[in-house]
Amino acid sequence: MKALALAPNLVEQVRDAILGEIASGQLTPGERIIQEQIAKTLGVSRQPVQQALLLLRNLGVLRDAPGRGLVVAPLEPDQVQHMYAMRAVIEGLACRLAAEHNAERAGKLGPALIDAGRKAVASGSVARMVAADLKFHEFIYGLSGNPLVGPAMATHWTHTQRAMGEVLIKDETPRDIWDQHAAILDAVARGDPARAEALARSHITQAADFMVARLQSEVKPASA
Amino acid sequence: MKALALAPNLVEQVRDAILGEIASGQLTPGERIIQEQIAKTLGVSRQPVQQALLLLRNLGVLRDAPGRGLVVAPLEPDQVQHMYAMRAVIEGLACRLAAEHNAERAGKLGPALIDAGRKAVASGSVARMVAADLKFHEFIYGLSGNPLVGPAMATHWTHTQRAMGEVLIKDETPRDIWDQHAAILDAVARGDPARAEALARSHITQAADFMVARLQSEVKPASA
DNA sequence: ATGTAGTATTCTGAATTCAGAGTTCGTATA
DNA sequence: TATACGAACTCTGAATTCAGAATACTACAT
Repeated sequence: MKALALAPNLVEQVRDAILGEIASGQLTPGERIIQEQIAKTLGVSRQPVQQALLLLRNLGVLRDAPGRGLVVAPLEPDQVQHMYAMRAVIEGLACRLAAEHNAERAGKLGPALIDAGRKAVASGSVARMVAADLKFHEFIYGLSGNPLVGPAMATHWTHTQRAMGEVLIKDETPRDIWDQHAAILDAVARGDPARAEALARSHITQAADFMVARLQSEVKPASA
Repeated sequence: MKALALAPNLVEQVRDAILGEIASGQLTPGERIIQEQIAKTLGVSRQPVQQALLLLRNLGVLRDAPGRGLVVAPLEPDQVQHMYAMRAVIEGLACRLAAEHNAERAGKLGPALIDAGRKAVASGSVARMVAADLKFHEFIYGLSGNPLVGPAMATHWTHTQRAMGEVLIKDETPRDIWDQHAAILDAVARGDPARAEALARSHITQAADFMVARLQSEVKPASA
């Protein structure tokens, strides 16, 4: 028997709602966030909204705009670059730990996720691709056995999803990411920590280069 | 001319106050946190206290105790081990980036921090030792040029300070940490990213082993 | 003496209200 | 016509109030 009910408090619901608006592009970078407006839209008071906003600001999704409250943080290439640098090392850690402690489970449960990912790419749906990607990586976080990895990465995934949303919609997906995932999984399943870490790092680094290049080619023409 | 004033909002003050209480041992692990009590003690309303508590819970310093609000999270050796694993890779990243981008500044400003650290150890004051340690590492975070490193590590430093506070008070300091710092600084100043990263990692890993061993030797006898 | 039912208290999450700071728009003057 | 002053409005941070849920205590029955 598992924990029952566990009330989903308003704050988290509001947070996820706003996050969703941003990820889906309803709320664009630079746009002002008015507490009362959000509160009215969601049918709650300003209190939980304010708390959610505080969380989101700490997360870096919202930025202080002195004198005029909060605005949606812009998705600058530099920022994305920095974010991926963090992801690379943490992802490397997760894969190394997974290879050290959970090689067997990786071999047993991993291949299904790879298949699902390849199917998602074939389907052409950006949402499904992002979801499959997230699922694979979260699988690794779980295998790592380090409970701090998941939450730390959740922060970064928020931004990753935004970046992917902006980039992938108007671009074809790189076909080889699931080959890379497969290679990482293989190293983990074979219990080769050093190789798993190295592969994970270069996987993320490559993704970063791809993303940043696309974002720059998007931003430049717009400002020119 | 620089920005003036910049109001220090109540939430942050409350957060830091609680953090201080925990770090200094006024608030012990497992102890219940009552909003109204904190509010009355600090002379503010429950509103900012609640927000600060939300932040602290997300930080992992406080833990949900279903039915009875929040309690101070216990400082379990496993948890500390996981935390140091994260620190090791991020610290490694910071040192690598610092060596790549800011070798010169490291050579110019770093030695003063090493001296200060050695003096702090000589003084025998735990508070000063922790402060000097933090200062050196924050210096590196700044040199890394990645603005995400500092905030990410701030989270972990909260726990590090708690652990150090508990361990160092009744134990002699390992004398060689400032030799390790000096070696790291040297690698950074010479622009050797790979060596800087490797040294940083082993530095943190060693610190982790030391801390965890001490914490375990503390916990075991108490429960026996 | 022990277990159970009922009541009172306590504490949290959420709503509402209050006060202060900043911005914007309108008007008057140079 | 452009600029400076001023008033009204808007928005946020903080305090206070309200409602619901869980716990602890007490009295009663077995």
